[in-house]
Amino acid sequence: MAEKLTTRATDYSKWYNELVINADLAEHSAVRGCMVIKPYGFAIWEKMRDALDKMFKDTGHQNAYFPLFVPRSFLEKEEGHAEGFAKECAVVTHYRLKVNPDEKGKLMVDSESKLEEELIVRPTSEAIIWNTYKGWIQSYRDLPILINQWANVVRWEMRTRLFLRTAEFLWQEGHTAHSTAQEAIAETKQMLEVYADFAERFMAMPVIKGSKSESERFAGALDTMCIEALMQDGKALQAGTSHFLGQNFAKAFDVKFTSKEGVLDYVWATSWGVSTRLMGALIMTHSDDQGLRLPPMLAPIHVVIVPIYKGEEQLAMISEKIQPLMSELRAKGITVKYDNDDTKRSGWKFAEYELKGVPVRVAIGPKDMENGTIEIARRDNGTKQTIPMAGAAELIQHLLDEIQKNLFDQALAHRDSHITEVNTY
RNA sequence: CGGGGUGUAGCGUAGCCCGGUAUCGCGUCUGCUUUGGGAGCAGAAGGUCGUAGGUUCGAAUCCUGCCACCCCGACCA
Repeated sequence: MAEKLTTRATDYSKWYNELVINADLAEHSAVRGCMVIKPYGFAIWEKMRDALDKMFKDTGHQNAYFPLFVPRSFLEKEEGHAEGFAKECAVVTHYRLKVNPDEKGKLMVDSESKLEEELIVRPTSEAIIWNTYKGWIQSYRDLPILINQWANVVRWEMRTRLFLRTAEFLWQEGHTAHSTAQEAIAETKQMLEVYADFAERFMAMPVIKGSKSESERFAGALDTMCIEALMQDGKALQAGTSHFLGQNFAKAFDVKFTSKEGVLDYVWATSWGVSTRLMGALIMTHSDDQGLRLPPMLAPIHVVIVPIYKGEEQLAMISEKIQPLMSELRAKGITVKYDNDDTKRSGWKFAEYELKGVPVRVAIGPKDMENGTIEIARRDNGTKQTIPMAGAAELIQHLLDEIQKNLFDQALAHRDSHITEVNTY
């Protein structure tokens, strides 16, 4: 635990891997290419998810859930889509196991249970969703349909990295249906704006919005728009995509509607998504050689309070003295952790919470008890100051806002100083 | 999926070339002393050497298959 991280300058990839593991965000599982997201990492993802979910609902979307399995024939229907995903699909061919008669205690696939048609574990849900929409849409009065789903998907990647590319990942996928191309295009752009807004306001991560070239476009889309952010190693990372699907899926699944004018036409579609890759983007945008630096808007713990004491009696006094401040902070919606774990020393805790990116640390010891003060340390710039306990809650609240802004400003300055114009690609 | 590398206690490692069941550090446990930046001393526990075969009197060590992870490349959110 006491070891230092590999520095970014030494080996950026190694630094990233060690950081994800040491900060307790995730670990490799026993299953190839699949990770375990640990409680601290999942808490950050939950904050992202909750913020995005609210933004989707504020723009008129509803959540729903579609099956994990997609019949092969559905996936085949949109040609470009089928070809694009074919080589990274997990396929279910049987529905039953049986005890191996030749080897006691072992299981084997029951060859009697072969499926008539293979089921594909969804790499994305356009196929199953558009097959469903066919039954929901007859008239322009049924449109638009604005649906989002939070789900896991599987893309059988050969080379994986925690959060950035795993065989199974968590994401959200929006799937909307519209009566006009203009409306669908407007939806595509709107959701790209939502992603950009989320990245900048919550993740403190400046992004560039753009359109993908034909070769990088989503399989089955007419236009793929994306947000990309610049990581500290100078590489851009795609952080979210929003697709204008035209009438490709409506035609493939025969989804037509009667317009106000009585004309029968195919429905216009969009889809858009962000995944747990955002975790990777968050880590690589802000963190330093000491560990994570989390923007307060997404930090599971805003403020950690570390008591410095000798003996149980002194700890009890500090614990009592700190209560009003904790209550005040919590009343302001600030998440506070009071770490009175007696088995760890204060110095160890300081290093640990820096590794985990907690934005503000408060330390209180005997000297503070005498003076009515506390020590406040900022994770973003490492500065420390001793301030009176009275009024500390307001100061911390402002400090959190300042840290959020500072992280964004630093990331923006880094990005802007690394932009180069290119005309060939 | 192509090329390269690694797998030994919870973690990081020595030993492997030249076969004789295993080294060190961190962590863990117990006790005492400590506590304003990853504590000190003393003692203790913990290992089917990734996995399955093969060679051998004997395999962490040699051979083969498989699995996992890391790095580089192609592909992708």
